[in-house]
Amino acid sequence: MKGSELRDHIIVTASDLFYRNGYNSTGINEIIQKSGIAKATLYHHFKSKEELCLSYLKYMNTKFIESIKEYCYSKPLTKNRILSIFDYLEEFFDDHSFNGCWCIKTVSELPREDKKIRTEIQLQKKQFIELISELTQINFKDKPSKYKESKDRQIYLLYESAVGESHLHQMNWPIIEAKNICSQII
Amino acid sequence: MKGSELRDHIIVTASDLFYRNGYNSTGINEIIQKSGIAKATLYHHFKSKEELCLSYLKYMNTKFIESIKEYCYSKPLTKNRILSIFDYLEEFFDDHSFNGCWCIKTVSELPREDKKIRTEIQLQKKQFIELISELTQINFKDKPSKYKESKDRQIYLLYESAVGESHLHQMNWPIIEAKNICSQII
DNA sequence: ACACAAGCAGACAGACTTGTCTATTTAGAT
DNA sequence: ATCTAAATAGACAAGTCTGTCTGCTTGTGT
Repeated sequence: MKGSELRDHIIVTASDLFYRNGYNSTGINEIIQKSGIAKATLYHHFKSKEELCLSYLKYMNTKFIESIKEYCYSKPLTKNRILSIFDYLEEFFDDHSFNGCWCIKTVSELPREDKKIRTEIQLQKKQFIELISELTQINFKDKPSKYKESKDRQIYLLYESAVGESHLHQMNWPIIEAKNICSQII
Repeated sequence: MKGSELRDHIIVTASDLFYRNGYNSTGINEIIQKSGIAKATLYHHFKSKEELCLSYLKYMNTKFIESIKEYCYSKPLTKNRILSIFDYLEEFFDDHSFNGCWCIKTVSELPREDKKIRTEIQLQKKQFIELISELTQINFKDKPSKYKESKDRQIYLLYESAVGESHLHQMNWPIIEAKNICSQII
């Protein structure tokens, strides 16, 4: 395996463990064992566990944004296209790997002072709101841009609660209800 | 201090630390130091840290339910009374002690196997939905009970996202937008 | 062919963690 | 006044964790 491939391999392995079992509960030793690499190799590629955490968050976000974009853009360009984000979520929920929002999970585990992680997460959320904004490009056309901005944020809130609450209750009604609300406000 | 008073004192101190700094980041030694008690005393009242965690969650929930009930029931019994839950949240958000949802935070830190904690948290959320249901008793009166149940859940989702996202972004727009949606759907 | 970078295994330091235990003192009830 | 239950301080066990370091092996580019 080439250097950069190995680095990616470590990120994928670590991400799986972090997302499944939590950041603090996943030790460096577990990561190197599952990756099949030496400890020195890990610290050759990442200067600390925190740096690996940042890579984990970025990896999850990239994968998510690409995949939800592909899903939603395949739907017809109507005012209802935005609703497909909830259909996407339902598929993700049914997937065995679903374990809630990695951002919320990670932020909950880290001390408030950790600015690097918090900044990355806020960035990811902004990026997601941006995606929603693209998906609603034909909604709210005759309204002022302030209005659209507000609506996009509302849809964002609905999606976020659908993720968190479906995970918490281990049921899909939050996704269905959030979609219901969304269809009412668009 | 009497036995039960001391027990409560420990819970209050531990709750403050758990909520502020996180469950895993708060050590037993820190709790006993801040409480001004001996370690053996703590383990006399709680058989493990997990039991203390359960007491923490129950304490937070009791305080919350009592306080939001008092706030909302003081508002006039109109269809808009339910909106006061967001006003309550705004006041809580402005408070320096606000640190998001203790349930979500705690669940994020614990392994998925921990059924005791998860059960308690799901119970608390059901209790909160019940409170919402009481506050909307005059809304949706002429609709089937299934409809009201659905609406109550939707309002619950809005509140939850308002808590989580205002905390994440360190801004109050999620509370305002959630309230906006709520006033649209009631 | 040789050098250098990157991989390997794993010991180790040092600092944490929860929970137990001993030994002593305090305080309230009979 | 005496007895019991509950408080105290803090050492300790047994384990966790991250990150460093040594010594050795492998593979690639020139």
